[in-house]
Amino acid sequence: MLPNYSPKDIEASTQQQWESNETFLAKQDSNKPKYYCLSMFPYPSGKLHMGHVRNYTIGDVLSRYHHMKGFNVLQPMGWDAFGLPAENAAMANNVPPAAWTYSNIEYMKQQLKLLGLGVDWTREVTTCKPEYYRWEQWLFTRLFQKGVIYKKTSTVNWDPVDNTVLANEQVIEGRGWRSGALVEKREIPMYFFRITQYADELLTGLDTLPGWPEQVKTMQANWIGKSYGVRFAFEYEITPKNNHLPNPPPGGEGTGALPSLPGGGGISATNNLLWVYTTRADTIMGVTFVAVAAEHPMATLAAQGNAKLAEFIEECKHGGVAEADIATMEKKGMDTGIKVTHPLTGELVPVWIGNYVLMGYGEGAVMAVPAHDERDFGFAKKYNLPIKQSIAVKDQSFSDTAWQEWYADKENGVCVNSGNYDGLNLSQAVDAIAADLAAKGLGEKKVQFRLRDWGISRQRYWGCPIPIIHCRTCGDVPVPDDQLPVKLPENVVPDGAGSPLAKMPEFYECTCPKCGGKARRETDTMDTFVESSWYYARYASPQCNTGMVDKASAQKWLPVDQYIGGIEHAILHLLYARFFHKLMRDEGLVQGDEPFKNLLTQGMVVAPTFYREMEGGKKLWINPAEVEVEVDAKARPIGAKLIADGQPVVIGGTEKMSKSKNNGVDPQAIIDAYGADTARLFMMFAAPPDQQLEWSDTGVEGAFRFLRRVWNLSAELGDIGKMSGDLGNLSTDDQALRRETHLALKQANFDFSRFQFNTVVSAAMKMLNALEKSRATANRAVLSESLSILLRLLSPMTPHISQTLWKELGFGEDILAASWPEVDEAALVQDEIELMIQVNGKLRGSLLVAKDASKAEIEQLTLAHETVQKLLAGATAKKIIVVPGRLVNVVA
RNA sequence: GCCGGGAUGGCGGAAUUGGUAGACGCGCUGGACUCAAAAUCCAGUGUUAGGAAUAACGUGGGGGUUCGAUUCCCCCUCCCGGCACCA
Repeated sequence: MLPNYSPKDIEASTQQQWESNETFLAKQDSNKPKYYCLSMFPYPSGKLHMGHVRNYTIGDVLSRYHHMKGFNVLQPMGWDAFGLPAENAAMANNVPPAAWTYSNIEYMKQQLKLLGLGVDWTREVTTCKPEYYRWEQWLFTRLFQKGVIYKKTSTVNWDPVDNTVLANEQVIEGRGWRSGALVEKREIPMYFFRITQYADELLTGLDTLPGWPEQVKTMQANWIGKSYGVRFAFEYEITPKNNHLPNPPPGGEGTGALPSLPGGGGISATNNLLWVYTTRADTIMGVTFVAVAAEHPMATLAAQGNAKLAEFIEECKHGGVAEADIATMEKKGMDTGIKVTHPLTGELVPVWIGNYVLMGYGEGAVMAVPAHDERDFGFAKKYNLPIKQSIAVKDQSFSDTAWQEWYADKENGVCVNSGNYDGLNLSQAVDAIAADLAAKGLGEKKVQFRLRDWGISRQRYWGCPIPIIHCRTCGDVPVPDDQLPVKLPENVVPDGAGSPLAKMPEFYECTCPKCGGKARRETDTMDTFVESSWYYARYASPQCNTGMVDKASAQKWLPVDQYIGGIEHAILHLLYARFFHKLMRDEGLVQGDEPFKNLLTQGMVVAPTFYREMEGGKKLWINPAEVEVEVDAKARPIGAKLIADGQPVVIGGTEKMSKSKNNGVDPQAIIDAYGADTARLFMMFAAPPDQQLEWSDTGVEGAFRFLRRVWNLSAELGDIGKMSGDLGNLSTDDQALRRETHLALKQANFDFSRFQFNTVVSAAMKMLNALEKSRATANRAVLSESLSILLRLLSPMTPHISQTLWKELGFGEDILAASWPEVDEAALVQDEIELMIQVNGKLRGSLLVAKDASKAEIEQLTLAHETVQKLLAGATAKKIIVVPGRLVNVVA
């Protein structure tokens, strides 16, 4: 055995052993129960960052823990290899995205191996390879034929200088990130997945996932946003200039079903109806205007011959499409001059264009009730529109000068100033109003979802080509199976202007599979969320070349038993993957309704930031490694300076590690300096997985010191693994060591079950502390037992050192094959228990009692306690509360 | 703006979910070893007062429920994640 702990030596050789023994190959035929442990696969950005290390360590800890618990474990790894950063890197370095991506993968794979992850690398999946995306294209053609995928127009960010579509993150303060041009909204045709058709199932399915965090389920439920409301119409008269109405927009998405009322959304040329949807139909008598989106046909109509309106509509087109921007921008509007008829009162109501009304949501038009909606209230105040109270709450008085919380109270509000509906509460009023609207043929109750269909067309190069051929005579024709995959050329360097594929005739020129005529291939690629929506299923049979998945393999491994990834994916990725699972199920490819049985969402890795203010207010961010923090006598930070020049720097906040703030710590440097076990151990120790983790270099050193102490103690104890002896008739000290060991083990077992690995590490540290104290005096059999428990407990987190010591000390050949230690309850029993004494809830002392002392005895002893007597000062206690095993509280 | 989450010593965090607040680690202070330093080991370490025993205060802020609240309820502040083309 090596005298000193040398991670470099033991980690490399342990990893070689695992590789030559094929330890982590998932067994296709095994009678052990399966455990499919999946960490979200990385985007190959260049090198591993701390977030990856955290994610994959958590996954590996769980995999190894289950391995030892007797499960047949599958832990795969792959690459989410399509995406925008590759195009940006390509433009910056003049390297094709493919070459950049593949070299990143090669480097990061080697880094992952250094971490000692128990990954089955034979199942590696790379989404930018034709073997993978070919099946995505295949599914696309199936879904297109079924009508689950359809085409419609959608609004995007348009950069008028670069003539290109921008991602939301490429829009900075309303301008294109490269050109600096003011961004505009533009309507372009796109393919959509009809996810709204599955809205109800995606919502109710959440109830079948007890292994998911409540937080994530709540977020998904709110995102899907099922609401029960009323869809109704305002009638209006045709004036001469309305004669050439634009076509009505496609029907509301809603459930994906056809609307049962004529009109289909927007306005109708035949019925002259302006449709809106509301969840607050009880406030319908308070409607004082209607607001429509700038793109609404009625807005277009009103702008004909009205230059000011046309100008306002044009203004509304400025700015990006991100919801956060739209929700926070200044609410603006303009009267169209058009009046529509209130369906119940018959009053004429003005129609306004509002920049905050979105065409893609619901009907693209909303009824406005300033008295009972805060946004409408603000709008009405700004433009002097009338405010009509139609809801009252007992003991509250209404005033239109200022908004009050209760105006929108759904629980206690009853209708007022509402004719027949006066006195009704929300649900009664909605029922009555919906019935009256239905009787007039002007409305009905409707269930609506906030969720919108998933637009997947991207005008980008580095993505999976959409397998459609456009033919003048046959229309949009899916690429036939025998022509799949539609391969993406890999030698292209995009230039940031427009779509590269649209400039490549050799790519888009083709013949129509139906008529054989000249045709044009679709040049848009798919949203990269599509690849990550089904990779978990592909891992079951990654090399299958006869289908998307091999059905038997999928049945064996799915669903994923434990999925681990960042909380930032709580909604989009996890919802899309759940959706895809249902699509694949409906194609007969997989079984079950949900892909991920249990979900663990990890927090971010953060680090302190430091900067210097440069000329012009620009900040120069300085890496924490180059900074020395000065502290006062009580170790409080009072300042910081750059080590290089000794001059002060400003201490910024603690933020997510990023290139832009230059506060990243390279995991490679940690592995090089301390080894993978230390990096893993510190990652697990610093915080529970779901919390954000603050990086600390000194903490890493602490983790290393702990492992070195484990090594040194083991070296001292020699071949203690071969020691077996009687654990009965022990001295008090030996009993105490056993008790501490098993107490810590019990804690650790509980903490493993709730994924709180930081306290598992604490338990291991306590064990080591106890072992070190008694190493010279304790019974060798007891020491052997304690050390064997400690090594097994640590092995999921620090597999290299645990395996090495396990073997060296003679416990066995392979620690992964060892059984998980069990708590000996008999070792925990104590003869005497210390109870805390409280008087009026304040701690005043303690009491040692026999483990089986009766309540009466305890009360008696407590009252006899010196401090209690002093505090009672002769008075009798009103009440004595005894919490068994914990405390006694005397109420004076 | 909307949805979700968080806030505990100088720092990361613990408290098995209403019962000893601060486990474990980092840092710091003192000591041992050393020619010296590093490393290592031992002891101490919430704040304030006190020599000490001890007392008061203390889990972002304000209120409430309870014998007892970091934990439950109401209100507020700040920070973080998501908001549909970053992944």
